This record gives sequence, C-alpha cells and structure tokens, in this order.
Amino acid sequence: MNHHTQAAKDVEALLRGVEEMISPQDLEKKISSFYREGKPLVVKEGFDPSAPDIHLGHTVTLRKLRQFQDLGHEVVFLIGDFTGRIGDPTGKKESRRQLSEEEVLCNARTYAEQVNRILDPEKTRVEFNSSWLKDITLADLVVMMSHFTVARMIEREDFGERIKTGKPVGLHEFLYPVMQAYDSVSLRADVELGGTDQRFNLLMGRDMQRDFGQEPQVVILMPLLEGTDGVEKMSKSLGNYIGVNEPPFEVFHKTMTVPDFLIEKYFLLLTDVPENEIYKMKNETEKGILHPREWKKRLAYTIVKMFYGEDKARQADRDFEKAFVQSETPDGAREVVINMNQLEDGKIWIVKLLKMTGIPSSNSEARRLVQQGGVTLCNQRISDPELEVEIQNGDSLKVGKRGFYRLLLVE
RNA sequence: GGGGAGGUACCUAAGUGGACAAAAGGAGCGGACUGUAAAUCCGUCGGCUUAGCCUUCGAAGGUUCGAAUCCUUCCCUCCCCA
Repeated sequence: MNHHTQAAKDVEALLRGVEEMISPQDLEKKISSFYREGKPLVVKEGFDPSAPDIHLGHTVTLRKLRQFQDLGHEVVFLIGDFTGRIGDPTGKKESRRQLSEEEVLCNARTYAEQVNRILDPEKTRVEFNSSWLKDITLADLVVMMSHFTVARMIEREDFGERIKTGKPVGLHEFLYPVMQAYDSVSLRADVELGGTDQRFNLLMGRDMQRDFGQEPQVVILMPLLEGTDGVEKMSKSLGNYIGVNEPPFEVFHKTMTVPDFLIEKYFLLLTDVPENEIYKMKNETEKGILHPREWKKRLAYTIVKMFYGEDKARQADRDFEKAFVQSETPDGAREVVINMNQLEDGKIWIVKLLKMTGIPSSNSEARRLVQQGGVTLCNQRISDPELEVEIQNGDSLKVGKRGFYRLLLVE
C-alpha cells in the first residue's frame, strides 16, 4: 500500500465519532508526509490543572489521542498551569484561586496516573505551558493580540451570549484564546484536539501559526459527552460524571443510569465496538428484538471491561443484578470502616454512621435521608433519625437508591 | 468622567419594617412506579443530637422593641452617554 492510500485509511479511521475536522484533507497531507519522512505528528490537547479527576467525558478526546499514538504519532499532554492560574473564560464567575507550584505538580501527577489508563505513556510527552508563557513580554503580547480583532472575539458564542444577557466578560478572558493559540505555536502542533466548545480557541491556534509562518494545525472537535443526567456536559461539578477511578460496580451502575437515547453515542465515543455492530444493536432495539436494558448492559459491561478487564466486568454485571433485581448487597459494595471505639455498647448513632459513607453533606441531610425512608440497614428500613443502631462486622447498609455499603469493624 | 438600573439560597427570581430560614420555578435529594433510565405523582431542599436553638439576603457600621426591607460608607455588575 502506498503512502497515499495508507494516509487516507488512517484519516478515515480517525474520523470515527468526530464532530468536525478542519480539515480532513490537511490531515491526510500531514499523515502522508509522516509516512514519507517518518517524522511523527505532534498531536496536542490542553488540560486544566485544577481538576485532576478524569471521567468518561475526558476520555472521548483522550481515546482519540490514543488512536494517533497507535498510528505512530506523538501526543503532547499539555497542562495549562499558566492559563489555569488566571481563570477560565468558559467559566462562571468564581475567580480562580491561584494554584501553588506544588499543587500543580501534584495535580499533574494525579492526572498522569489516570490518563495512562488510556494513553500510551511511552508516546506521551507532558508539557506545562508556563514554561513558555511565563517569559512572554508585554511587547510580545501586544504583537500577538494585534492579530485578532474584538469583533472576532465577541462573535464567539459564549462571549456573545454573556454580553447579550448582561453577564460580565473580563478583559483577561480575551487572553485565553491567545495564549492557547500560542501554545500551538510553541509546540509546533500538527493537530489539536478538543470538544466542540473549543472550536474558537483551536481555530485561533491555526491563525496564529500561520502568522508565525507555520503550517496550521488540524483541528479535531469531538462531541461533548452528556453526563448521566443526559442533559449537561459531563463534569465533576455537576455530579453527573463517571470517573475512570471509580470501582467497577459504580462504573457499571452509573452507566446503567444513563438515559437510553445516549447508548449509541456512548458506544461510539467510549468503546471500540465497530460502528456497524453498534447500528445493528440499535436496529434490533428499535425493532424490539433487543431490550434497551440489555443493550445498555452491554455498554456498561464493555466500559468496565476496558478499565478493569473481563473478570471484573462480569462481576460488576452480576453485582448489578444482585443489587437491583434481587435487592441484595452487591459484592462490590464500598466498605465503610468503623473503629470499635466509635461504638458505645456496640451501637452507633445512625446519623453518624451515614456521615461515614460520605453521602450526606451534613447531619441535617442525613436526618432527612432517614426520615424519608432512604436508609436500610441489614434489610431493615430505618426511619428514626435519633436511633442508635447496633451494628456488626459485615452488615450491609443501603443509602438512597444507589449507595451500597458494607460495614467493616476494626479495632 | 456623567446619567440610570441592580447585587436575595446551587441557578432563575419574588419579597421594600414584624406572620421571613425567606414565595414561585428549575436543578438536586428521598419515596412510589419502572427496566436502571425517561415520564408521572408525593415529599424534601441553611446548620445544629432539631417540639427548640444558631447563622443567612454583596460588605461593614447605624436607626429601631424588631431590618432582606430604612440611613451611612464601601465593594461589585450591567446599560446609555463621553
């Protein structure tokens, strides 16, 4: 196979799940020259250093990065430590606390651990954008900014929207796209990945690279993944996320709570299941041959398997049946460790016990939970928030509809 | 620099001296139903070992028996003009 057809094939594979690629032709050219000259493409994505918890939403682009790696290219995992210090333009109004150097490094390490479940560490280069941004002079900045216009800036949807609705837009927020674009220049990026909400920023990168006499990067926009609520983009702060570090049972169960209409999208963006198989399942579901529940279970199974392997996936599946069909405590339930000295006569105040699970954020909330019948200890519903309950090692505790726990007593 | 409008709980938003821990909706949470989900219904939604008490309405002071509401200063945002 010659370089051309190979490149075309790569591009086709890389287009899976992509919302927009600017442009496939450019990418094909770049890949062709990779095959000709052997120089891997630099594929970049930037990450915010303040939220080091990776969830399935992040993995959409990470998986795409991985795909590039598997085709022989180099991925730059860019930690936006400099940009992150100032505040995010997409953000609400909280001004961001400055992160210390240690915090950034610590977060970066946490990031790396999680990210390596998806990326190939051998082919991943971690960079911090402070390493070039901190030395920019005001004069440099003036030159860079002169390439862009206010009109362009405010035609951006999120700025435009805020202006229209009378919400503040900080001047410094205009610096964001500029700095991000400069990252691409510094890295001589060939490709940059991001969610569709990053369209503007990534396009700025192209423009600036052109200004600096570089070949513009290819921009790949992945769809935003809705979280378990099926409406909002998956995010930690909205609590609609499925974390890659969560135990198998949680991942399985949370996936099962995703609305049906997202099953197809999840399959497409989060698994390697071939597209024709996905459509086949979809078809069967529409015809009533495959129950949506079963379809979704396959999804949950596939996702757990990716992170934990086949055995754990099977167990998570069994646990799920156990918990929700037979209403029993699953084997994969989280453990609540209780020190014996926290008991009095083998008893503990129910509210205190609940707090140990971390679910209720206050005693009042724990009380409410009890009063509303959301708490079951050893299959006994508890309704009195004043109750001192007697507990034994291995007792099962259910909090709300999805919190399964097993009590572990220690000396 | 001039003029105007505002800042209320997670969000939107009522309330302009007492019945206000603060209407209404949304989100969230719990229960019922289900397929796990959606839809629907009911409940809940500042904190506190809770018939009670404590802290909230941009911030700090003040007036008052009593303040989210009145006064003063300060901080912040938006709009129009320059």
